[in-house]
Amino acid sequence: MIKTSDEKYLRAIYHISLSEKHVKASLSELAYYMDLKPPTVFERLKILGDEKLIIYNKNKGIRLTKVGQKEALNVIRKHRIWETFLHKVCKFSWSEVHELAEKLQNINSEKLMDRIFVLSGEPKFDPHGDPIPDKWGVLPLTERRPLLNSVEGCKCIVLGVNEDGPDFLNYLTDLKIGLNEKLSVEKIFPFDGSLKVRFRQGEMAVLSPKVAEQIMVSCMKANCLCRQ
Amino acid sequence: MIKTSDEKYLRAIYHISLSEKHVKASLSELAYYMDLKPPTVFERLKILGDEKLIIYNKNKGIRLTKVGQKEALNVIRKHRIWETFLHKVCKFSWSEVHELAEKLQNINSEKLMDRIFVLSGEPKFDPHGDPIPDKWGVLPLTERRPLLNSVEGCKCIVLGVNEDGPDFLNYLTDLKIGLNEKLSVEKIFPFDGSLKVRFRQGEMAVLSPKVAEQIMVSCMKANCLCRQ
DNA sequence: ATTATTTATTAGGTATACCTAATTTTTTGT
DNA sequence: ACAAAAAATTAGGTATACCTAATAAATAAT
Ligand SMILES: [Mn+2]
Ligand SMILES: [Mn+2]
Ligand SMILES: [Mn+2]
Ligand SMILES: [Mn+2]
Repeated sequence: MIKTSDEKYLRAIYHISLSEKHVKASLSELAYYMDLKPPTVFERLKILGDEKLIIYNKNKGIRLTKVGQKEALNVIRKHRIWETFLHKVCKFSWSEVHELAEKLQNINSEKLMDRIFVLSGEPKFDPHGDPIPDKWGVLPLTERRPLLNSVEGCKCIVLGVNEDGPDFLNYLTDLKIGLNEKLSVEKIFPFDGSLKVRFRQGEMAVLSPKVAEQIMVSCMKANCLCRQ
Repeated sequence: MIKTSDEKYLRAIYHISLSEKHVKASLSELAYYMDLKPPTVFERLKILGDEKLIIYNKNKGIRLTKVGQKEALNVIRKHRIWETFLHKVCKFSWSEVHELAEKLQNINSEKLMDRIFVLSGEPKFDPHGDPIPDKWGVLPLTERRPLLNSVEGCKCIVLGVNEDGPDFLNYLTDLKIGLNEKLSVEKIFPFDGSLKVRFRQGEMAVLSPKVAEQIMVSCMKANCLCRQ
């Protein structure tokens, strides 16, 4: 059976590999992401390699094997189902669920996950809009882009956020922006790319590019000029 | 903050101290109960002592301090709430919940426990009939005795079991005996003290003393002659 | 009261999961 | 091409949580 600690590494490697363009995760990136020191990660990678969960080629970075990827997707599944359960059933705010889910995700009981999944309404997406893999590791498809890529006049819907940190999420909550909110991009300020959006009945907010980059949306009109 | 590992020790010490007559728990008993070797437990007891959670006097056994007892009752509370949640909300059988609850009990979030408690119907007793301490460590009262202490003719109700092992619980389930079942003691066989009970509409079972000792009941008639 | 048995303690060892400091290797910038 | 910077690796250390084997102390049995 796979160890708790393995699961953390695999999830982290999966996230890094996926983020941005690159499929390679470097040791130092991984250490930074996991808040560990490089030597700690280094020695663990050797073990994960022996367990055939990753392939670690010097200078070529870290890659998940088939098995490793399957395990990674399984932890991600557990994590996101727990987040959804905590939010939908236990009424936690979307900014609180990540931390608790990190603890819950390491429990291994398929039967328990099945029940929690059903109690949560068989969700396809978690409270941050992230897709929940099915038991076979298949992710539901979504097409989404950062709000930052919008053109003026675009009307779009918030499908997710790329950041689980409570600071970011509480900030959005404060602005009254949540999942499935419909935004209309009123103005883009050339100076720094900040964007003014309108939503609900006349609510307004000016979002910095740093914020707009983390909000994932989908255009509501076909043939919208926004960069995907 | 209290460590996961501390919680296991405290719960175990609490259980041993309480079981049977004695208030002392000996090192070897504790080691046996926790399925660890005496030297392992010995070195840990020194730490628990330093943390002022227990008082360990050589040859006089292990006693919980006020703080230690409070912590013990808190783990027990978490354990039993999770068991109830798993049984009532997630529809696990009473024989499955203990193992999973052992893993869930170490998560520390009062808010989560509050929500799970409410979802489970604010229970006073867990699926094995064990009392759930409130937040202040106060246990609901119940008066109960082993079924084994019955006299012939006694009518009683099952309020709990003293054993969480799946073998025992599945055996009872098989016999169709569960919590709140009303039993009528038809006969006690002098040879070994086995007892024949009748319940539901004419269901019958002969229970060995070993089994009857683990089933906790309360007489339904006042002035019953059963030994408390 | 001795001996035998049980229980507690000490000594020393392993594995995991971390760390810092030092060194080597690779990559990058000029 | 070469120095500087960044990344990877090695060396050596700590703390926790376990273990076995050996010894000491306490308790029970004759
Ligand atoms: Mn998360
Ligand atoms: Mn999420
Ligand atoms: Mn239990
Ligand atoms: Mn129980």
